[in-house]
Amino acid sequence: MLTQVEENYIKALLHLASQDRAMTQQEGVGTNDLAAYLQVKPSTVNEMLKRLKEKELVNHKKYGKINLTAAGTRTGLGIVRKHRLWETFLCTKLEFDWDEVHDIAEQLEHIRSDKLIDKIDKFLGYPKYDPHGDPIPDNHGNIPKRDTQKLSNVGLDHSCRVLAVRDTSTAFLQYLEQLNIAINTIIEIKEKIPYDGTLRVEIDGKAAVLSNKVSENILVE
Amino acid sequence: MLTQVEENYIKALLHLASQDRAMTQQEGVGTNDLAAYLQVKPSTVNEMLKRLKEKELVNHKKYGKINLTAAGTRTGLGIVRKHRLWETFLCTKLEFDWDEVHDIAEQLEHIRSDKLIDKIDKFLGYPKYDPHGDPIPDNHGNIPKRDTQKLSNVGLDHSCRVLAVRDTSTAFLQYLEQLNIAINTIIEIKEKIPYDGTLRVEIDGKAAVLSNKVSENILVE
DNA sequence: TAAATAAGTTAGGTTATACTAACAAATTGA
DNA sequence: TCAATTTGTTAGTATAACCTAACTTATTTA
Repeated sequence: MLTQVEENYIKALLHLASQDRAMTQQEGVGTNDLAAYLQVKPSTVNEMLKRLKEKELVNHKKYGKINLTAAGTRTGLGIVRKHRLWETFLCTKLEFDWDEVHDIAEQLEHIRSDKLIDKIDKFLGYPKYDPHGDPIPDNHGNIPKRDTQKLSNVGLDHSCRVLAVRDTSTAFLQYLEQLNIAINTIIEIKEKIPYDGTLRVEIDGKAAVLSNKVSENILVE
Repeated sequence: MLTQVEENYIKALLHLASQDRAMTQQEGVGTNDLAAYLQVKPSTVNEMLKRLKEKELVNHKKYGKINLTAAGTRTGLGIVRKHRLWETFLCTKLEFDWDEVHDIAEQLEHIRSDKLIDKIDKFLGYPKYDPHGDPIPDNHGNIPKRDTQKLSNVGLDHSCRVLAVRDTSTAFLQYLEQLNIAINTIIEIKEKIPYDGTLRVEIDGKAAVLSNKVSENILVE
């Protein structure tokens, strides 16, 4: 049985590992990476790693990189499943906006009851994607696969459909709303500024300008 | 901002205080009562009282009885409101049985979001009573009033309707189910054994025998 | 390659929440 | 009324999760 904090460390490791694999540059997650992500000090991470190693959820050798074990990954996927199902519940049943649900789901994801989450899943009609377009792992930790790419990588004059966002912060989602960008919005790339990657695009027939930071966090196709 | 544990102490005090007022015999809640109810040692209660006093949620003088302040009572009612709304959600929307929801609601009641609980309230159609017949406090801590009495106090040959239960444990609720007793069931008192308060009753035209402990935990009229 | 910097670890302290053991006050009842 | 019992408190310990400060190992770069 894990504490809420232990669950958060596992979830963070799962997230950082997947980010890590996507960005080809860096190899492995270190103590400082995890500390920065969780907003705690490296020494705190160190202590927690000791306990997670004892519980055989994490592999870590002194001065080495941190890796989830198979059991750790399974645990993490279970938490992600709960998080995304709750977000879906909040948006589709309680009519929350997609920028309001993250923090509440961070709390709800720690509720301990397999029966509850399965009933929520059923109640929602077994959704495959959450309100941010993120895939929802099933009961066994399987994630529906889908080809996506960052909007920043799409070529000139292509039209593409928004499938998901890589940042679920309120600030980002509210900005997207202001730009009239939501899941399934069609975006057409008109121009790409080589200097900083800024995009001139068309959304619903209207011109807009997207910074590289924004287009890096939108997944399309 | 209270911790989950602090919230549990407040809720326990609210519960014990109301029980106390109902049972005319004893006056006031002591350290040991609270410790027994929460399954911790009296010394632990003592320390917690110190903190709750600092937060002005509780009044307590050395060797005296423990009382919630007005603020403490308000806080407690807020938690009870959340607990009962979640129980109602679990039963009416997710089709849980009434004997399964208590433990899950004990977790859900600590989710911090006023907006969430108000949306749940709306989603459920502003219910006044939870699946155990307990009244749900509104936003301002007002509880719908209702005349009820213990089944054990009803006179011979009276018929009465079950309004609520005073014990929400799985064991009790499953036993009631076995006896075909639910909210709104009509029970007719046929005989009362003076020796131990055992009741011979009729439920749906069928004879049954209820111990005093059972009839003390059923509220009717 | 050696010095500077970055990354990771250890030691020791803090707070919340529990505990046990020892003790003090209040209540009961012979 | 005073001894026994019950009730409540204090002191000291443990664990989870955090911290700071000091230190060690690894990496980078002049």
